[in-house]
Amino acid sequence: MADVIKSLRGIVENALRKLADEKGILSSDLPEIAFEKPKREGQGDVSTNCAMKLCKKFGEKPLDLAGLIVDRLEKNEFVAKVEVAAPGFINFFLSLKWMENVLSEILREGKMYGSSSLGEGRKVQVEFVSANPTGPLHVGHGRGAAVGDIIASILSFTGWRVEREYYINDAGLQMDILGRSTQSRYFEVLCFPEKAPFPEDGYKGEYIYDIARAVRELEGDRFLPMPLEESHSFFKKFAADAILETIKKDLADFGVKFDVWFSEKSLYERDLVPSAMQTLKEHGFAFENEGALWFKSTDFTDEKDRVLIRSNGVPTYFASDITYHKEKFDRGFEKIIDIWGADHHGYVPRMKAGVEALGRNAEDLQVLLIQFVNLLRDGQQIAMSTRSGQFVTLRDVLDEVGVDATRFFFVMRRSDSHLDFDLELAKQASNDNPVYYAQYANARICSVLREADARGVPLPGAAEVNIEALSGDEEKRLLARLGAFPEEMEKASRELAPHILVTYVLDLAGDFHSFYNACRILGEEERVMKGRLLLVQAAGTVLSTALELLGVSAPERM
RNA sequence: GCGCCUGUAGCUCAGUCGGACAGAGCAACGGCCUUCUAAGCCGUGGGUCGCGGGUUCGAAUCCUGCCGGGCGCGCCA
Repeated sequence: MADVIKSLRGIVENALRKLADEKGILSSDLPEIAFEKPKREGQGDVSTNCAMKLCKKFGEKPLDLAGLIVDRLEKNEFVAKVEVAAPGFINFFLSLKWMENVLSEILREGKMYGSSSLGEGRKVQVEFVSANPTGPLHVGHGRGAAVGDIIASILSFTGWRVEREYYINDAGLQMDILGRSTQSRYFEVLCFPEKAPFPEDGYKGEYIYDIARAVRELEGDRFLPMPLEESHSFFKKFAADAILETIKKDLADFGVKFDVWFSEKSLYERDLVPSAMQTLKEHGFAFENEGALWFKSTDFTDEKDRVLIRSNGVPTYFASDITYHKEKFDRGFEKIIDIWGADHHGYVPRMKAGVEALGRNAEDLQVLLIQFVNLLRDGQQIAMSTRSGQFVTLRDVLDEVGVDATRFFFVMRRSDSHLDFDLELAKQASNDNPVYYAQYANARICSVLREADARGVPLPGAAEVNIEALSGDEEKRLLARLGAFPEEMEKASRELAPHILVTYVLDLAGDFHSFYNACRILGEEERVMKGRLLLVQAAGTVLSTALELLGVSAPERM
């Protein structure tokens, strides 16, 4: 489709130039012609509104100008028919030749069909989940995991060199609290709760008891006589390691694999914070005041300057983050994508300011905010509260619903809008469930091909494409949908919007189901059967590619 | 108070760098299985695009003022 638009743009521009010459209008400052896909049937496959946009310049009514343009269009092998429609659209109907090209391209390229070089091989990092190792991942993290993983896949498919990274917040106060919480539960398990009172803001979840019992298993009661301060660092590390292991396991089972697990602590071990702060000072964005180091965020959009290094010498989280992002850019990423929970949105301008202060463009960092997941069961909201330790974990959802439906549901909606996730609906193996709708299309495709094989019908090759045999409405619609795959992928890539891919998959599955019901394949006259078998193969190729990008399985039987 | 996200059919949502009579799924109703998987298909009904102004040949889309929902505004992370 991209090629078609390019060639359409060429002939429309030529027509406009010709017309401009005739009218003595300067043709050099003509804007780029926009093409779009009409929403309705009967309005062609591609249309342009340029006649309406340019009517003033040419001193014509939109409809008349459209007519004048059409009169001057050169012939093009991809265009079967051109129509002018009120109030001034020019509609192009694509030719069978174009459809034939789509079909043979898919059969030729296979799994690579739809991929592109949009990213031009540039290095991009997607950092996501990055939950503190202070507790198991909950549903919200799950949505971030699915979105991040799928965005990374889409970017990679569209020509970026992608790395997936998890930032482990293993430094700072929260880890101390985790250590003390675990310590306290350990003493409680050994029946001396009074010796290590539970911290006021401690982690109350049941999993802390599990970790405490694990310590007892491995280390016995050797910490009982030790002063709390002495054993604290052991508990801190033990708990963090244990939790990180479960996080890794949860993500692996969710089909998410990170290239790099980056420890915040390592920033300090490598002593990177001072040099990052030095860079800020050199660029004139950091200054000392009242014993603290401040970031001059008022030079950007912030209403207030922010502290980087506290007067007690301890860096803030912001200083860590600036250092971390500097380290990312130092690793050679041209673009960095951070995926955060929407509750961090207030932090975005500050982080971008930090990136600019480091000497990069604000656009080099793109922050994607993920809105909350509203977990339901049969339409009833499930109460979640992190504070009380009562929350639904990603593990719970995976165990109940399975990987496919969970991933699919998490990216079904735009990331920046709230998501209703109904556990019962996601579990249902019924027509209410969009996951199965898509997978079922794939199972049907496989079934046809299996049956063809069983009947001894040889699968035709790409060279046997005969588009004349595929002239039904359902066949054409399916072909047009397959042809749209590359541009949809580019759109999803540019907008970092996995839901565009989901929508595409559902549309494709729908077009296939319609085709399947309208058109018999096996047993038809050979010419038709061959054509349809090729179409089925092509649909299978694109559908399974798309499902693979989503990380959703494409079962051969259901 | 300031800021970000959001408000579209009974429900869940697409569509939002302006374009054609506002689209889908679910729910409701009516059809389609002796033939490749009915977890499917075909059809019918259903809308003041939160409300009011403005810009435009044209507004769900842009501007502005209200109203509702969510979230954020620390020398916390």
